[in-house]
Amino acid sequence: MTVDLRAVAEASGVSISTVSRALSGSPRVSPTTRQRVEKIAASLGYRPNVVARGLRTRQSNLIGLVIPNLVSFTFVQLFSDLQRGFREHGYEIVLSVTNSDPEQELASFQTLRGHQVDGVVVIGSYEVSTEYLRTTGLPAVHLFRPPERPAGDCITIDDVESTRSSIRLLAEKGHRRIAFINGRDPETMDGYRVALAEAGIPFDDELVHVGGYNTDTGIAGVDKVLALDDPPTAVYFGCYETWLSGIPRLQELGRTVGDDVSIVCRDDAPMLRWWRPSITVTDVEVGRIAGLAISRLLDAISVRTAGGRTESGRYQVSAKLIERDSVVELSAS
Amino acid sequence: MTVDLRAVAEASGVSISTVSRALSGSPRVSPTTRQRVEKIAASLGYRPNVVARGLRTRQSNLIGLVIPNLVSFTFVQLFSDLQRGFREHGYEIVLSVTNSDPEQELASFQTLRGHQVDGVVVIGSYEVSTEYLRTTGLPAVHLFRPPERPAGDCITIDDVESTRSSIRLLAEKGHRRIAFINGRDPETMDGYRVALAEAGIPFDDELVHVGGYNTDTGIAGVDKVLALDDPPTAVYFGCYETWLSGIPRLQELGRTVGDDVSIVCRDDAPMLRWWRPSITVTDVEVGRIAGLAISRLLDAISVRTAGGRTESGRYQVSAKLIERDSVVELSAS
DNA sequence: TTGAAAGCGGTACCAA
DNA sequence: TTGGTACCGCTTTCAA
Repeated sequence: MTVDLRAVAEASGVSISTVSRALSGSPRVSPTTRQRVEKIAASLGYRPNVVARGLRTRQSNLIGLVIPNLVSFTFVQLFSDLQRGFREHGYEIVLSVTNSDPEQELASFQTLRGHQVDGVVVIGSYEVSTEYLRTTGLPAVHLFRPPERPAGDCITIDDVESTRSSIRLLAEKGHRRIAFINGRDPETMDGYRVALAEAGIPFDDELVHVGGYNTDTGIAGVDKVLALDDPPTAVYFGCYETWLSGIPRLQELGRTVGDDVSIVCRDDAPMLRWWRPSITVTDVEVGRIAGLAISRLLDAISVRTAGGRTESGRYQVSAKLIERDSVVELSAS
Repeated sequence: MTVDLRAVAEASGVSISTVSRALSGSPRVSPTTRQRVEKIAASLGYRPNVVARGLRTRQSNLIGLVIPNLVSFTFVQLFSDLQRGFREHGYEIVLSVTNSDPEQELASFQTLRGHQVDGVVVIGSYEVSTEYLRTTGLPAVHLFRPPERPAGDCITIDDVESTRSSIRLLAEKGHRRIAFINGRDPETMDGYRVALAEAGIPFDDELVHVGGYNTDTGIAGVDKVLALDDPPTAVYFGCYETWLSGIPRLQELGRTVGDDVSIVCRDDAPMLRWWRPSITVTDVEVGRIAGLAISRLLDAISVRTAGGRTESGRYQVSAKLIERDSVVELSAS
């Protein structure tokens, strides 16, 4: 039924070893033999059993991707880019979604390791599970949110700068009452403060709403700032969850995006591109992150194969501002 | 470094075979030995090497999931449900996205088979690649769009009925000019026709726009029907791609969803739930599909393990109407 | 109830 | 350049 090395060997009249060498591009095979073997292997439809090979070579050509969810469009893009990139190097991805649950994350690592994945790309990473990665020595790369004691290289976003550029844009368009709605993240908050300071706008606690990374935060934030006597003319949403609920909430409360209130969001999605007015966002260049993640992980894997152990480095990628139509110039009143 | 059976055996003072039996719940081990071995294995942090086991037992405990994209929210949910379900049975998912490209699909199957996946769940399936599945005998289940000559059980949606119920809802609310925008799919079209007939509404070709499964179709469709002398009071969008672009287009052309034009969409997404007014949809019960897919595939796998071969059956799942706020009663004029 | 040994499909060393 | 053979970690007869 299944065509293995032995079948090819018999059909070509050489030994299994020779077939193995011929097919894996070893120089220790005569060109003639190689050609013949390759031909026969192809005609028989031979496909190497990656599992058997892996048992011997101690590598599975499998990479684990461990992420909190697949709802955020950035993660979807990331998966797509990582899959394409890793395939070029002969790796397939085993995807594991953790729902931001530490236990599920740890379980993912254990299962993945049981399947002998050669390395993992992780977004999230709680302390327990990171500890597991460290002790097992499984090559790893952390994306977006680095744990305190990382198990491998960390690739992060320049959150300060991405927020700062968004707020600066709003300030340049004449906005001075700029609301800030986000999950709890000090760096993003810093970016907001810095940009305000640069624009000479006083910080006003009333315009800020910080909660969890969920839709409730978006609703509560919008409700809070719109109830103000001196409501904002612009709103900055720091993450997917907040804008997903926050923008509709603005509408529901009778505000028209653009005309009544300018908006900048972080984390792009197809919807934001399509909506009218289309929404201005800052978004991460997922392709760059993916590329970096791939090269760092492959590096870590080869270092480990060689028996080495590296210090974990840090790489920061900046987000770029994509100007669309949700920010309008505020006429001097 | 890595704890294998031998390590556990040495630590427990029994043979490898005994440890294997003890740990895999074989009855041919004394309770005493079993307990001791289990304890030692746990203390050593033993984790079976799934790869080695797979080589021996000819099963990888890996399932391939082959889908066109991860953009459609239905697919994301599906992955999530399948992952949860398969894990309960000890399987992990290797995800492969094809971008609706026949070549990528075929390549996915080949790669997946190289990794010895025990079976595949497929959405899409072109003829060439399905042929590959059939000839290799890889257990498979087709979801949503069955190929002409399937390689395994097919689980489909009752497209006629889902569309029919949507149109019926609109008709009941007094709409008689109901536009239909969708990709090319005869069954959905049938549902539209049937529902119109049932409501005594004449079919009007001008209200229909059928194109590819892409955002262009949404735009073109909306443009076409709004340009009519007697424009529709309601629009039915048959798929994600059309509503994603179509709803914003309606807005752009000055129509307010609900007030000016009622809407029903197929394929739910978080956005539709959040938007104001929230959008009425028909959506598939992904959980049921996933459950069915899992049981059918597991069945096919065990049949194949037993050396058998089954006829491929068909299962149809109905979509349900989720009424929200985008459909308004049309006052008799 | 236990252990020895064969073998799953490859790779890689060693000898020829 | 080729073939023989041990071995990767585990399961599974077969004997004891």
